Amino acid sequence: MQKDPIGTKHSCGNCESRSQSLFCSLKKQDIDFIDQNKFQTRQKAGQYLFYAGNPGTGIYCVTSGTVKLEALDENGKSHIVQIFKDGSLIGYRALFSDEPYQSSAIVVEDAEICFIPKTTIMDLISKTPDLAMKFLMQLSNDFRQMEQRLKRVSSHSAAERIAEALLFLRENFHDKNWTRKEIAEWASTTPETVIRTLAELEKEGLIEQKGRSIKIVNRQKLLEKSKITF
Amino acid sequence: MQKDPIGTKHSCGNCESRSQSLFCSLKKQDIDFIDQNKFQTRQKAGQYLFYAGNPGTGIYCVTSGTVKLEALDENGKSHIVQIFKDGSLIGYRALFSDEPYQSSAIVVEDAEICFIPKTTIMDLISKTPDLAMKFLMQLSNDFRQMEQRLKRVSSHSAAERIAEALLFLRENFHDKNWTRKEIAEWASTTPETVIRTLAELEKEGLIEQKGRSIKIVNRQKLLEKSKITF
DNA sequence: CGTGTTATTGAAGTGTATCAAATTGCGTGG
DNA sequence: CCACGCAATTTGATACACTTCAATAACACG
Repeated sequence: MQKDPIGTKHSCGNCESRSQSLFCSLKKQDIDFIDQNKFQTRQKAGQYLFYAGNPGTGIYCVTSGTVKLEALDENGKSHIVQIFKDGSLIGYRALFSDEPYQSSAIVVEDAEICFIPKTTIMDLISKTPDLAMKFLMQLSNDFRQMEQRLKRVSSHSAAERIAEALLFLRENFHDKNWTRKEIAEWASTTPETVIRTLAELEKEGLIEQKGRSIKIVNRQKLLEKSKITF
Repeated sequence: MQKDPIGTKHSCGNCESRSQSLFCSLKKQDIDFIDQNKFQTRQKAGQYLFYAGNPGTGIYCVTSGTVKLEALDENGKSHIVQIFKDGSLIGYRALFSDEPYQSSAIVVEDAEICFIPKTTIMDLISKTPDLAMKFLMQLSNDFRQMEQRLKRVSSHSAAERIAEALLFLRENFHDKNWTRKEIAEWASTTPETVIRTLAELEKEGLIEQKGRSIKIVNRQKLLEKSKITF
């Protein structure tokens, strides 16, 4: 993994993305401790943070940009398992289960990443037990989402999953134009099916396609089609 | 939820299932604390521990028997999300994410269940911070399995998932004869497909069916067919 | 001993993947 | 900044794995 160190080290103290993360409640001295031990890098789209099979050596904190967790199946087809934006923590699950990463982390949009070594995290947890609870809460939420995805994949049609994907991706990553291939990898289907379904949705007036960009015209109808219940 | 209290309260101190759970390293005084606050019940097959939508009020500890986590989709079809045997903890995820249960817990084989209230767990965690880490490790492992299931459902054929299911169910629940319907609900397919696939596997000499019981004859070949990689 | 669930088999339909080929659009380097 | 090249997109044809529906048989259970 190659990293481009950033000259001027930002401080976690005034990192906006922190406000959304589980580090937000840390005391100043703990923030300083992280500051002293973290590694800050800029990563261009396409770069790997880590590969499936690697052991977990720390936590990747997304300050800006977008990162995807990708897994290859036996046929070489790739699946997007999770997507992270600014404020997200990546790779902390492997830290606690002491298993190698299940998937690879790939930068989707140029990103600033802070890497915090495992020892630093563990030190911090032993000093501030409250942090373990924060991780528990975070992991519980991630788990809930994973469980929901499992249910959806096993009971929703491709069209429903694609509708879901459109909503989810727009909701969480406003600006990015995801490719048909990426949408397919997230919705567990093929680019062809995505394209045909998008054409269908456009005919029904739920979305509009201009080149590669997709605009959601009728969010309500799309929601119904996706069968997501909030 | 109806419970049949057990007259003679067992002590967690000599509960065999504890050796496999994250409570195994607790000090005597903490075990005693749990003993004083837990509720022990016997549950018959078919009974519900909790329903999807219920708020999480504590942890269910399986002392003996088998419990499944079941979810209904929009079409009324049920899916088995997780299966628990003795030594398993159920419902702790909802405790930390403070969301209602996603699924219902149903006893599959007559079970002895200990219920430990949320407040007791939280008290314990605040006293012994190490316990939070234990929960983290447990949840991380459960998460890993959930992630793997997601990948399998999205990339494996029904036959592959059924082969997986046979191995998994036999591995973890030696004695139980799961119904074709249950196998289907675990493998995200239909009873008919399970039956046809079982006939296929029998013809290939990988399994033998005697009435409702299924015997794995060629575990190695079944493993290859399941595409599980260890 | 009946009664409802589970198992089985068959026929039919269809959603979705797959393959191939043409076209578009974008990023990159000259 | 333009042109090139390659990846993304699109469309059509085909195949088939799997679901669905229906009807019967076998079993378990109270």
